[in-house]
Amino acid sequence: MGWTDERIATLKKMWEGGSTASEIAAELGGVSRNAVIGKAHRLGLKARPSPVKANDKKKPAAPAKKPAVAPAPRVAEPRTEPAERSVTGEAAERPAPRAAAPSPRAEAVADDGLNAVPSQPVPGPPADLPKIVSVGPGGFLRQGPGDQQAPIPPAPPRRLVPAKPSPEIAGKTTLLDLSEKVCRWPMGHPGEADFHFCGVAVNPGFPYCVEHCGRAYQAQLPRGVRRPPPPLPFGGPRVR
DNA sequence: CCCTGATTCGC
DNA sequence: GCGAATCAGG
Repeated sequence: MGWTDERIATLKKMWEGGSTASEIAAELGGVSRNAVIGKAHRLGLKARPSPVKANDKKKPAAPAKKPAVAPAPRVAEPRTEPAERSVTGEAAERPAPRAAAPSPRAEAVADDGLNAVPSQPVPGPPADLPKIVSVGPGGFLRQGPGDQQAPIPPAPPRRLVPAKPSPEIAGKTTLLDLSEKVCRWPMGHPGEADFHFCGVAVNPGFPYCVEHCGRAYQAQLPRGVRRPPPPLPFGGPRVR
């Protein structure tokens, strides 16, 4: 991967924008963090808050080396006393280039058209539909254990965009409209464009309106079976 | 350990 | 010119 003008421009922008070398390398792709740093220095744009630059001691001697050259075996060296540790009271005057350290990294990702949420999130095969074992209240489909599919969620979008209400549910009670005051009975099937909720005033103390309470709480007793006192709405008088 | 940038040096 | 290796601080 070579350094095209475009990539160099991205490098410059991100580097001056405060992005780290790793982030720049990831954004560019095909290059390592070291490559980015090396290129940045070669371009002349350096001088950024470095965690290693605070040191200014007299230490220009042999820091980085690895291969080839033998490390100079100092065996028969007439060692003089290691008294070079002159403890100077440095750090007295150090402006400490800890200037403002903004983090505009997240903003470095410019608008590139990839932010729009795709309207086709799941590329599931439309051919073979899952076998429906039963239909639950509101029409949601119960499936057998082996019938589950679409296990892998789509890649998360780079940035979340507020979804615009589709015309199908305009004026309807959506999931976001639910509260303790409106009926939560689902209307239609989840996933459908016009899926919404009942939305009328609830039967006080219940999550559904009176009508849907009648559907949700159906008395189904085996005939002749004596029923304990109904717990609703408040459990009834305490018996002892 | 992880991260960071700086530096060196073989290619 | 390039970048892996290495250093060194947080």
